[in-house]
Amino acid sequence: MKALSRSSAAREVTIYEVADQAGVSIATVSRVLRGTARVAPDTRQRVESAVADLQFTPSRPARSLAEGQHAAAGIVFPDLSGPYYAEVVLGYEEVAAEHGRSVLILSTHGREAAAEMVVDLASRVDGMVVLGRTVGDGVLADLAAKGLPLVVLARDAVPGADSASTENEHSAEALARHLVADHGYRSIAFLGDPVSSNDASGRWAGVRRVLDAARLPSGDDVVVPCAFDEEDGRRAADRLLRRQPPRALVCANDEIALGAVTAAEAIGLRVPDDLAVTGWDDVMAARHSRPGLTTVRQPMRELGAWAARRLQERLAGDASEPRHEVLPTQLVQRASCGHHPEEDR
Amino acid sequence: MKALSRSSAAREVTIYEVADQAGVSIATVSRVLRGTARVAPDTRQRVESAVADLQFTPSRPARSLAEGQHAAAGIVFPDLSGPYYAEVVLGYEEVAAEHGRSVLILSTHGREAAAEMVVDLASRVDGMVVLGRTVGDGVLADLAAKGLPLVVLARDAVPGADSASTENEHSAEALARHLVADHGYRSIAFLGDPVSSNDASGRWAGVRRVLDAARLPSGDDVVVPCAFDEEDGRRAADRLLRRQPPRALVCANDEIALGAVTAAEAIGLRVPDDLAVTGWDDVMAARHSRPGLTTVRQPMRELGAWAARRLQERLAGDASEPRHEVLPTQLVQRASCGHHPEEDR
DNA sequence: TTGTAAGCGTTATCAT
DNA sequence: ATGATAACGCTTACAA
Repeated sequence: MKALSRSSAAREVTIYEVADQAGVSIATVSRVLRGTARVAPDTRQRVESAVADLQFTPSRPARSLAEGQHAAAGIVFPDLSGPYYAEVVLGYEEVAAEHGRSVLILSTHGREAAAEMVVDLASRVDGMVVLGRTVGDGVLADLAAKGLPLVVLARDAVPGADSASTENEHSAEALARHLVADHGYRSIAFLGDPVSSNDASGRWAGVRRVLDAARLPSGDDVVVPCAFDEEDGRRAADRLLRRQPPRALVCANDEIALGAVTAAEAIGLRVPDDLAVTGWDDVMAARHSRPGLTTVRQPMRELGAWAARRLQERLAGDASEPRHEVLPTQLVQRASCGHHPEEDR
Repeated sequence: MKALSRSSAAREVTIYEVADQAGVSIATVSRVLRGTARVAPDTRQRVESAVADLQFTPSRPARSLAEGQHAAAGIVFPDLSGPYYAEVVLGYEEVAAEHGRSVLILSTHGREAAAEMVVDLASRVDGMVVLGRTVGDGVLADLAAKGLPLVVLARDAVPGADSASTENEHSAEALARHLVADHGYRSIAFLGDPVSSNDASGRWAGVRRVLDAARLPSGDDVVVPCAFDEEDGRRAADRLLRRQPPRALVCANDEIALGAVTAAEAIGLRVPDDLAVTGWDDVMAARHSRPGLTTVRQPMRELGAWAARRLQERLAGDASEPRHEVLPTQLVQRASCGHHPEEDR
């Protein structure tokens, strides 16, 4: 036993040392590790104890190089700050892990280098899922064309890639109809950015259809662009409400809506008596805010899980036509859109 | 140009094909790609256009094998469901990405196989950060001993690893003192599991110290074990409140607290008039719930960022003694712990 | 400035 | 049942 004093970054134990210690060839070591061919019981014994002795762990890069596989998959999203993406990632990770696949995450934030980063990610995984408008379609189309299994979520479909999203237009219609028909509101504004987000644009489209059918104003002046966060929602609502408050405010997500409620109360507007407010997502805060936030619940976790399952099928060899799934959502009525007397019993 | 009809999983372009097309050796291609040595301008030209032509991307496993580096780091956490871990991961990913390091995530959930999964993860990264009690100390100690840079968060320190957590005991004392001294509450219970969570045990320790100093009951019957989620908080609170309601309820986190508020209201107890409730974390819902939840804010994002920076320093060769950081937290007084008349002006 | 060739640590195909 | 050995695709001395 040599005295050793490695400063750091200890050399890894290799399959050769295991083979030496067990008195066999590296091929045999590989065989017992992979269980890929039969090995005599006592040889197996010796190998196994050598492995345990040396605490041998195969080098992943070497294995990947030889196998031509990474045993990993990636997921790309814009940001992890809101509850939304975290839930999707969680759903994804959960089933990916069950498939024995490591998960690499990449949050693009909106960095210039997003495209490069995605390409780099692609070189470390067997397949990947991309959320929202994180990178240009070109990059994704290239990747898909190169044969990388790809599933996109909450964005326009990409040629050669599976895709899934949650239902937007119909639920938005249902929501707007509730506001217009049940509550009788005649002036409705939309907070969100239909230009930069697919989800926002779908939701606005649904609302707009109802407004048009009811011959209510639906021009550009009733949509106030705004990012998907609370602070931006508060600011945008503040501007709008000081100018010309509508009777109801449909927000592209819950965070915007909660920001809007804050803004409304700050200038003395009562919700829902003076101003009705609705959100989207049904995050925890929507349930606990007072008044409870009327919103649309979407199965975010399930969206991630769906992506993971689809990817797994592709990786298992499924070469059928790309699938496009739309997961159902559900309108959740609470008090922020107005009183519902029938529930008072 | 041969007609090609690959069914799927297209063969990757290799450095050899690039070299061929550019009429140089693979060494030269590598050189221009890495910028590792000077290359004649026109050779560089030819190589670069060949790379572009063929859309060459180096094989990551091959590169890692040759370099002995992964250019990746991992982060392990119990779960991504609450807002807590998502924030930490986000803070981590953000700075890791700046360092050009890919991020692998692993959520252990509480799976049996956690230890194996962590070991597997270790074989794909240059360093990793581990949150909470996700795996046994033994596994982590082994990893650290093998020379893998390791930083642990929100858990007991591990020999050879950096560690950080957010301050618990002092803020818990401050919180309890506010309840006892300022509001005058004499019976206080704790909802959370000091046995299975470091954070919970630190918080309870702080509270207990204050109770003892005030000669108030602090035995096992005032701590109600409960997981870190809303539903479990609701159930635990329901049991407790039906039996013998204390005057104040200190909860190990906001989700438990919000569950407790629900339970209290369900059996006709008003918060804070009949029962004061406090949380921990200051999640979005804490701000929007009515009454606003008194809680302790901790810098979760910063915790992740700290870990990423520390890891980067280690990977850059820093071999100094392990560092142990405690990030400060902040008491946030809202209405759920009782009225604060001085703020009514 | 560029090429040759020896690793890097596996897997898997042949032989034996 | 086991052992040699050729890939796998890159990086990097060492030569030229």
